Amino acid sequence: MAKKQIPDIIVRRLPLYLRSLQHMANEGRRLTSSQELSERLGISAAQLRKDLSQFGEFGKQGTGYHIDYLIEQLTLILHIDHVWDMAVIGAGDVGHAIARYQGFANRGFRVKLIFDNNPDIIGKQIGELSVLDEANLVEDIQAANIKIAMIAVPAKAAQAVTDRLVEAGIKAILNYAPISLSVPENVRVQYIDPVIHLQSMTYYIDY
Amino acid sequence: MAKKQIPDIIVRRLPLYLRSLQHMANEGRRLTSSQELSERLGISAAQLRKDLSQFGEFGKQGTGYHIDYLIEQLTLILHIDHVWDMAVIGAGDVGHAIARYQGFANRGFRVKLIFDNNPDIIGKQIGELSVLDEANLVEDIQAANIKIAMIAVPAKAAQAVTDRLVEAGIKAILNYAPISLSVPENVRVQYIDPVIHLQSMTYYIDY
DNA sequence: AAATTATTGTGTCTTATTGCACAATTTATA
DNA sequence: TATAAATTGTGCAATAAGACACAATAATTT
Repeated sequence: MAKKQIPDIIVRRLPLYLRSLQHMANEGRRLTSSQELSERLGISAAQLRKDLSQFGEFGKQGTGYHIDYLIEQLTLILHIDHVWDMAVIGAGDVGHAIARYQGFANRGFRVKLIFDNNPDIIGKQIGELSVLDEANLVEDIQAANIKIAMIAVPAKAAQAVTDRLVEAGIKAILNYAPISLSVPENVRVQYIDPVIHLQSMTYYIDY
Repeated sequence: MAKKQIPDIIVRRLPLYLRSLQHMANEGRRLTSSQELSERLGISAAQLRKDLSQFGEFGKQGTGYHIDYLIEQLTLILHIDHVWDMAVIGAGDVGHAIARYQGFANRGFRVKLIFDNNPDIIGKQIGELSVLDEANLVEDIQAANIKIAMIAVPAKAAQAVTDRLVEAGIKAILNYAPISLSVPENVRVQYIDPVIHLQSMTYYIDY
């Protein structure tokens, strides 16, 4: 039973819808409409309805969407109805910050392992975690059955780390190193490089 | 002399081209081709050529592109031929990490001011910076003539901070708070929320 | 000097994405 | 109960983005 092929551009909007719905739920709201949601998100109501309609009929004419129900459905669609354990590679400033980030809790993710290759850092404690030796990366990730990794090593080490993550069976990588990675097509990569975001804004502004 | 209207999707790719070119320059390379660059980036060579052609003719048939020259041109196009000073709002874990991030140097950006509203944190030292009182945000940003800000406050405070940044004349915001912001149309916003990236990948992977 | 190879910039075609507008339905009001 | 207002899901049209393919030119090889 082949799942209908959904454009990635639509998939990437779903987490934004979910996040907004969760804010509404926290405000005690029960119902919303495509119009209200789309205004909060700065997109068109028609696009939001059409995106959701790719996955089913979640609303009711004249009424709108039940917030809790839509949250539940998006959670299922996005496969975040359980907590995903993750590995962080690199325990420098960036890796440290990721490991301590409070924003993963309640949104489907948890940092379970953190690695570094610097003997002075291996064994150090970061919150509840102890920094592991990158030499054992493949075995440790496989033993913990982890499928998601975040890369926080220098750019010049990132591709080598990536290759080992792929070998370990990682299926999704969030890369904080400022470099494009090459992976097999069954592995997904997303990038976080603040400078890239900033440079795409300075185009529009003058000194 | 109206600048030709370039699609934002193209503008957002230019920093990626620049980053790759800078890696090549660091490797001591002098020349490249649309094919080589596009392979590194995982896009098509035709798209890369067409993107660049929106801004001028930078290559030579049979030869390709001079790396240094193309870096110089992209730097001008993206307005990063001087260093932009930035303000960070929020000196918690995330704000701390941003203020200490080593990746801004040499890429056109520098954190100049950092603010918080917690009396226990105001006045504390973070590297070279002293944490300023958020109460003086507008005046301090205007006095320093800063046009770019990064938001690292809790989601529920982010819109209020945004409104004050706009009042202070900020033209570009990089928002680390997990919430969509509303700004006037002459202000640009980009978002960094690792959970959003992760959730758009878990769609494709099974437990 | 001729032939071959490499490579750009771009016109044209194809595919993907977004916006429009409305029938269908539900809820609220008179 | 009848009318008005609200709102969804979606077919169709419009717009945007991407891929193709090639003339033009430069460099390299024979």
